[in-house]
Amino acid sequence: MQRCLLERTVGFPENLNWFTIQHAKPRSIPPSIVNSFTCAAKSFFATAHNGASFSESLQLYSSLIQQCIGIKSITCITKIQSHALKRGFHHSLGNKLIDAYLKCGSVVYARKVFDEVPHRHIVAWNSMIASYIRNGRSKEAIEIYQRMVPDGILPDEFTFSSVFKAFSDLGLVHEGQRAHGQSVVLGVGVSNVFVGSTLVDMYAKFGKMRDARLVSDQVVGKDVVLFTALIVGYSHHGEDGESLQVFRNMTKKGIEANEYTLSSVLVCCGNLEDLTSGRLIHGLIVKAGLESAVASQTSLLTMYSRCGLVDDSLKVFRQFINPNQVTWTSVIVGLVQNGREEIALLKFRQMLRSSITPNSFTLSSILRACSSLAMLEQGKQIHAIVMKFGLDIDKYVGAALIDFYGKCGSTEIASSVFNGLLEVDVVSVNSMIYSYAQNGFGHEALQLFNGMKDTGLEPNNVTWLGVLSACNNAGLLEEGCHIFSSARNSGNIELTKDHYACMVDLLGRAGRLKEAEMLINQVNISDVVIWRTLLSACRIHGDVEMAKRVMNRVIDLAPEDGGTHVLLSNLYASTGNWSKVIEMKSAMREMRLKKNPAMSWVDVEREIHTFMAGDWSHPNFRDIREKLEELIEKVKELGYVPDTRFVLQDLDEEKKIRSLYYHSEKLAVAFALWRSNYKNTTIRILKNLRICGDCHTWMKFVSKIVGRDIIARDVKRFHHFRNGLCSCGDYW
DNA sequence: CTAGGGTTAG
Repeated sequence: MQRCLLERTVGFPENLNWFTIQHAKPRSIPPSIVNSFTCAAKSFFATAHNGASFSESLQLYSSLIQQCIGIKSITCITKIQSHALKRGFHHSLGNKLIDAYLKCGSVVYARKVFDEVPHRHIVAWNSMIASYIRNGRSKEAIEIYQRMVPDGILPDEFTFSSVFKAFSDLGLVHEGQRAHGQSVVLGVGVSNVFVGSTLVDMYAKFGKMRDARLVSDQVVGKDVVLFTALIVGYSHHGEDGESLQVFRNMTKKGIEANEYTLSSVLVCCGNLEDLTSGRLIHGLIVKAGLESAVASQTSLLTMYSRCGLVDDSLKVFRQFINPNQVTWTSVIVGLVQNGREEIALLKFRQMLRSSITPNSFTLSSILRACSSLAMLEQGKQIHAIVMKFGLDIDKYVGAALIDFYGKCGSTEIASSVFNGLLEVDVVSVNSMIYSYAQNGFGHEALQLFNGMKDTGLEPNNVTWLGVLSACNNAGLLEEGCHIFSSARNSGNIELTKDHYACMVDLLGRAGRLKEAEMLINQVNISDVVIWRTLLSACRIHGDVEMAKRVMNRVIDLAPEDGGTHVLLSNLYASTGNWSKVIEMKSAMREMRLKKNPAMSWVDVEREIHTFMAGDWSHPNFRDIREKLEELIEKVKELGYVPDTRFVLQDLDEEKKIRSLYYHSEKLAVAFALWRSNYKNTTIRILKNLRICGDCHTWMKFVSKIVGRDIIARDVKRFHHFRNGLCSCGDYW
């Protein structure tokens, strides 16, 4: 009725009827319309106000404010507010104004009114609290809540059903528990499902699943929301099996799952890699007609990729009509986790093309794809995108960047990323320590590690492993032993087999084989990796006696493993015991074991080229061979002598030298030099095994004669060759 | 007139 009155009285412009205004989007109202609305309101009041009683005027104001909510205009409310203020109606309209401002999205204006007017209704209190929480300002929400009782207002079930969320958002365990106590005292127990489910959610977020369960058990008339909160709680704390149990319970009670529930349950299936349950939920989604619901689709996609079914997850992805940021990110993450980096990069480009902005999840995952392939150029481009979105200060993206540059051998860039981080946590420090470790910067890693104490960060077992392997890669025996014993004495860290393997490697390569063996026996860990580490140390120091002893342990633990036999056969080969080598080889053939072929990759102009020893299948093999011969002649002039100790076959000397020349890493370097002859770029190669000793010497010479840097990442670490020297100082 | 749960990462 009021609406008609307003329209008739002031005469809206013809093409601007009430309907169009009411359905306009909040921010799309042009100022001209707002002005005309205000003018209309003014003249409306000029006429309608005359002779109206107090309550009639109040009603008129209220109806006008109501209409402001309709057009979502804060400006209009402000004008009406000042109009009302002049006539002394302000205080009586307080609650109405607060409501209107909040509905138009302005907590700030609402708060102003809230602070100014007396006699605030409980609804105003509750609305303020809820709005603050919705806007991520939980601190203010709690402040308001704490002012209620002193102001003579008793919190009710509406208050508690929002305020618990504020405590969980801020992680205020103690205060949250106190609020729970207060709700009990006030008789606002968990008889209300709304209160019950926020409370369950709060305890779940605090990791207090026992309390969450206790609260849940007290709620009468449990509904789907409460169950979902419980399911998510268990899942977040690694109890996905319990989550599924709760889900079954809920279904048994005849409570129907909705999109929220189903997507959470799918996450549980993914975590458990429980494909059977996952498929069952997929069926339920179809049955419930929720196939187009974005969240359940996204978790469906993730569930399949966690179960290793990349193709199924891609199939789900293709069914999206308008994939959003999270959807794109999920599919990319799934691909990276399943080792399908190339497709992940393809999808990432598609995502950018369809104008979806990547977020920190997307970028950190895509960076991991780049680092696993050591694609420096690609990764640098991603870094540029990261900068564009200002995400280089994000700790997740930062850790991925540090990891990436570390794996590409660019420790300096990694450390500059590290220094630019907004917030440093254990993971980012760990990434940096690993970058140093991989590149042989043992002292830098130690320095960073020692500095952790000042920043109050507690090293975890990843940190200890990182700093140990830094010592290992840099040959810092004393420091490594010191770190190892402080790790053991720190008390709250449980050392894993990886820590022991690292220590055994350090001792073993330093020639302290007996100590290494004692350490293994002392901790009594039966793990193949550790024994095999010792075995390879035996190989380096030519201790055949110990090798035999160790070999038996290794075979006991992993009789089917080919790597062991390869190691022993290599040991015999290096001591020149060819009859033993032949014996081993036939034994291996019988067991159908194949030596993992040595391969190298080189990234030239953003294309990856693969090389295998003695393999001439590359289309440019003539050029490569020519370049290789040329390089060999030149390095020989500088004093390079082929070291045939690294040939593990019984060939005559001439053939041994030939086979050395055609090692995959040499082919890769020769190719890169041929392709980028007159450039001054760094050559980056990647090898799947440890770099061979002869190739190591050869590359030092090559870096000198061509005046270029060569960075080789092998399975263990990095080697930076520059001007005839290597960063590892010939220790690796 | 006001209120609760979900999807992507190291």
